[in-house]
Amino acid sequence: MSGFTKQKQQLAEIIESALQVLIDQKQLELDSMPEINLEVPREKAHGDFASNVALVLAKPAKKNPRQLAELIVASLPEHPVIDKVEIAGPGFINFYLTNQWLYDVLLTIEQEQLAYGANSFGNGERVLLEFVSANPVGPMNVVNARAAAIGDTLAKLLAAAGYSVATEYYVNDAGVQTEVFGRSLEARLQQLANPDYPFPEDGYPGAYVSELAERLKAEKPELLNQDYAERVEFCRIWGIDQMVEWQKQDLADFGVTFDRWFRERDLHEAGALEDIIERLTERGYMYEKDGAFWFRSTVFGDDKDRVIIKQDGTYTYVTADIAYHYDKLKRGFTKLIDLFGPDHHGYIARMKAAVQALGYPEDALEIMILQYVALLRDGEQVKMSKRAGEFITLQDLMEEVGRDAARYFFLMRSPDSHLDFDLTLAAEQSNENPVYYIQYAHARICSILQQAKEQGVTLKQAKEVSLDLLVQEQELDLIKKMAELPEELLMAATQREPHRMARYALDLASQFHSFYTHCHVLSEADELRDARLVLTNCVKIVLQRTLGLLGISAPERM
RNA sequence: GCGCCUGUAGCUCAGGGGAUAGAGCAUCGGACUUCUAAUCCGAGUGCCGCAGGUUCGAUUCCUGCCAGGCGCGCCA
Repeated sequence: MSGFTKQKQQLAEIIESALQVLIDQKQLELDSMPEINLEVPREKAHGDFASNVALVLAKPAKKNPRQLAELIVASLPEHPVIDKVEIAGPGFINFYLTNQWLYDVLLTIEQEQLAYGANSFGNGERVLLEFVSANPVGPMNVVNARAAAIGDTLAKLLAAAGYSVATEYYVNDAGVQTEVFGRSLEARLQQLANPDYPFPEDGYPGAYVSELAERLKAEKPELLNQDYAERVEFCRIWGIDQMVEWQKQDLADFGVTFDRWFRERDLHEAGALEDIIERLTERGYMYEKDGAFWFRSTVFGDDKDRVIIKQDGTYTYVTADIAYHYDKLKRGFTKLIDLFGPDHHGYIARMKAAVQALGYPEDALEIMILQYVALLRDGEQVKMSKRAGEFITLQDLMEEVGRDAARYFFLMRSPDSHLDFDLTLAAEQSNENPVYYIQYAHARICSILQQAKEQGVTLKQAKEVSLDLLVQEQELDLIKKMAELPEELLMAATQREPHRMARYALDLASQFHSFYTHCHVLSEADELRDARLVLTNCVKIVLQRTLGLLGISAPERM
């Protein structure tokens, strides 16, 4: 524990002991010790930390808040970290601390290096994060890309928060759409020799299908001698495999890899669908109606029951998905997190119902819904038409704006928010682009450290330098910002809000740029220079740490 | 009709039971003989969608309404 968390806890304990004194002296009557909140005031003039304890206790203690605050302050024990205490506003107790706790933050950062900010909150709980899971019949779109960026960062955040995280991509390679895909590819293959060969009405029109057809023709020319059903089936299997490899490559280029690509096909082959039907039947959640078999999901709050076996005897996609989630749970994961696109929110209730029907707690499954992405270019929304095969893919996006910018833009908004992705701004390598603003801070630091080296100045350890020379406003603000990381990281992980990290990186860079302008490093007297070098190096570590969580590179030169 | 998300500065969006609501962009004005000016410093803007409720205190929580987006298949 470090930084803010530690300080808050320490102050909370101090306040608590003051309350205990008052209770012992019978100046205060309380049924129970309240939870004591410390917050960092918006206004610097309100101290380093403030507590509303007197406001909260005013009513149960039957005293007016300012009087109560007076009593508490009078009973506060002496403590070396406290510089002074004031009562302000309606009854806030404002604490002003000595700078030592900030200097301690630098020691912590230096010691923990790139692990700085991590904690063991998750207690090693096994979490399975499933995201992207785009159908393997087309290129990945921008919502898939957003899911990739958010899922990847969330996985890193959860790992940093002490969870044992695995990531998975579910490949829908067994559904009707793969059939359509197989027929589309077969048609394109035929068209290479016979342009009049009919293309399926519901087929996938994209140029990538034709490209696959050409490769297929080169690799397996004898395919055309087989009968139609065999050709289509081969096209389906071979084509889907190619598509999956393509998606894998695109995601890898985007910096996103998965621990496992889970094939729906494997579930069918293993009889997993029959298994869950049996299990649901045993547990009394299945019934027959209108020639179909239904899952009684309404028992667990779903709008309506769901068909599991259709009239024609085949399964629905829900059946496979239930089997997949059951598989995850059987593998020992106690928390499943799914990232879905905005068109799947109706899905939450039925899947949570399924998890419960299978005998697991409701909160074993958590589904996050990402909102839509609108692409803007030169202030105009980019029109996309899936039917006409006109859309911007993840690949296009990386080519246009670069991987770092793309990741940052996807991560900078709350997952709940619709995202306006400004391609023009993202592609711009200028001061308007927040990605470069952050990276530039890192490059500047590297430059300072490099020049120090060239001048024969070695970077000392924090304990070897006079940190108490760091007293400028910009220096202290900078350290405070770094002290915030552990708490921000925990919030981002537990609230599933990776955009907090994007914001944090921007704030930290901003504090550094301000420090850079106001406080020179290398031109100062040796002692101050050494202290500032330590500070600068700590900022480098924290920036790298944050950018690492975001999956964005930290260039040494720009 | 039902469900999910959103509504905060001119634009894009953060924030969040408390003290004077923030950032970036855009606009205007300053700062480079000194570690990278992709930077910094300064200036202005807000019925926090509307109406009730809970509270010592609501922009934040609750309810209703309005507006925008999306979804409600024996499709995946």
